[in-house]
Amino acid sequence: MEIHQLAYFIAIVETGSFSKAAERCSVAQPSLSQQIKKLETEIGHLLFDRLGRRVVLTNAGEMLIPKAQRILDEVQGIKVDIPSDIEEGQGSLAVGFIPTISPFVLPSVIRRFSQEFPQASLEVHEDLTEDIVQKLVSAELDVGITSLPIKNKMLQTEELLTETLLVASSSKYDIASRASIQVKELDDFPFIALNEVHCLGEQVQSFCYQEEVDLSIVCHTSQLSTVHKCVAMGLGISLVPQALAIDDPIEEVSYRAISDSLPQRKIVAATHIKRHRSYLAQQFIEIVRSEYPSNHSA
Amino acid sequence: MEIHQLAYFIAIVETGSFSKAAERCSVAQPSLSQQIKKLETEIGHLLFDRLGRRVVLTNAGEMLIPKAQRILDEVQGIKVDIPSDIEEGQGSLAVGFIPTISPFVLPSVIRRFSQEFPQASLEVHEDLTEDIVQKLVSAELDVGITSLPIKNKMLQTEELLTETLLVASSSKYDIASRASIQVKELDDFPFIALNEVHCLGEQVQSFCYQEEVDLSIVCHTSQLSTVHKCVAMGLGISLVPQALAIDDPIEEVSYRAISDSLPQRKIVAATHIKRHRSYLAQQFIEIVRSEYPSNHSA
DNA sequence: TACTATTCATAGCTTGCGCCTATACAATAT
DNA sequence: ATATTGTATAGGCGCAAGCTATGAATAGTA
Repeated sequence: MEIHQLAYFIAIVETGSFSKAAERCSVAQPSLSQQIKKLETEIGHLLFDRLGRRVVLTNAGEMLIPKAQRILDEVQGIKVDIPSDIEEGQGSLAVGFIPTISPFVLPSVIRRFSQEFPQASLEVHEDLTEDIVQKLVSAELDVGITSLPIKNKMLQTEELLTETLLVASSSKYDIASRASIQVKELDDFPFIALNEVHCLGEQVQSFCYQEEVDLSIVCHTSQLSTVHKCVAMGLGISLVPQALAIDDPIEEVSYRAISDSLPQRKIVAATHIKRHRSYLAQQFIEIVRSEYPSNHSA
Repeated sequence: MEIHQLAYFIAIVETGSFSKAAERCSVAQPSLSQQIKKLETEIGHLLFDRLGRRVVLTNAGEMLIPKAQRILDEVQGIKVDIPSDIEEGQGSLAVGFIPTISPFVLPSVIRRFSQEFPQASLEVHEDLTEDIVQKLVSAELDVGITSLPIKNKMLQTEELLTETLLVASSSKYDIASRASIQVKELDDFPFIALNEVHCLGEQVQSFCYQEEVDLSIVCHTSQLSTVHKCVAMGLGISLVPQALAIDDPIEEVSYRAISDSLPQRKIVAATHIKRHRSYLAQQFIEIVRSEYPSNHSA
């Protein structure tokens, strides 16, 4: 059974004749006759009684009408609905954030996304970079919001922004009140380090290695918020994302830029290199970009 | 868009791969790839992201699944449902009876037909032979129950039974008590004639013409029941179908056969020569045959 | 009643599309 | 690195749908 056969059939029913139906369908009348014959053979019943110059529906033909009409409508529906549904933002999207980003952007991003695309179903994962990469590769996630570097060659990244890391310290240390901070001064103070399972932890470490600074680490934590609290309690200083200072500042803590060398991390949207970036994914990325504190409040 | 394309699509979704789907659909994998590509072009969106050795659904593909599945189910339904519905006696049937038959058979025929085919929709017309013929030709009616002759060459007839016409008379006339009645005796009595718009009226007239009997008609009526009542009141005698005597006898009236020449009418089911005789039509005809009083009670 | 016009079916030919095989290319597992 | 698995591309083939021409039969008309 073929769709055009059903279309021919309905055309005959509506026009009342093979010839008129053929004209409407832009085919020759014999072609249409042949196709109806095939349809009849497949169904096992005559659809029309041929009275010579006239045709009338058989019972089988009568029963076919609603079924055929329905199928044709649905086929038409596919061609119309899917493109329009996609423009309306229907569909699903699975995204991942790393823990040193999500606190600043997740709430506002989810809120805006849900408002703009109420029809979409959003699934958010918080994971370490490594896991996000893996899930992007396996297509469990559509978009990952992480920071560079990402070395997996199956993934592509779109840069969202470059975020500066600031020196966070309490007033207990005089570094908080200096006019400008030099890189070399970092090792003069006890340092609160983020565990290296976080890319931010790695980034800080590699920055210091590059700048030949030998930190005196007094504490390793596994959450950025813990780092923050430790700094506030005066246990030491640390390097934290600017977004933390903007989004969630603590009164007792000062956030100062290093004057002679800027530690930075690049925030990116990572996607699978072979996968089509859906409309929802694109829009999501733009929302993250605009809602990111360092951009958003600027 | 073609049905096999949707089938290929669903097969890929269910098997998770083009190759496996191709095997299930009994086509080569490249053929299937081509058809999916065409489908994607027509819909205007990619349905799968090709990750090399793996494929994953896009949002558009996700949306297509239920729609495609539904269409495939419905197509399958057509091939299954229509034949089975017809076997179950679904469908419609329009039948016509002439007024000199309908009183004896219509009630019981309708009852039995409705019992046997509760799903069918039956439409019954009572009309003169001429109108029934016209409606059979124009396909407004599927079956006509009439009596011969029918000369229209677009119609074919199936003989149901041959019905004898009996002499009906009241006891007022001695014909009622004779051992046997001769044709020639008919003109000895006043005769109640049925109007010639009825074929029965014509048949009686032509019978008498053939037998060279010159009736002394005292009354023309347009209904057989009126003829019957007139006979009962002793206004005259008449020739009536055997079915009337069986189905609806009046006590004061005697019904006697003519001994030397049997007036008869053939009851037939007439149908359009070019139209397929539906299952319902066939069954209907058999019901009429078996429910006709002259057969039924025999 | 014969003639004409209309309509569907059939026959024979043409063409395009779906299918096939072979092969290239890419990703994952070993 | 190599083998294996899986999809895309290229080129050729055959069937099925399409077309034109014609036949058959009905319905309207002179």
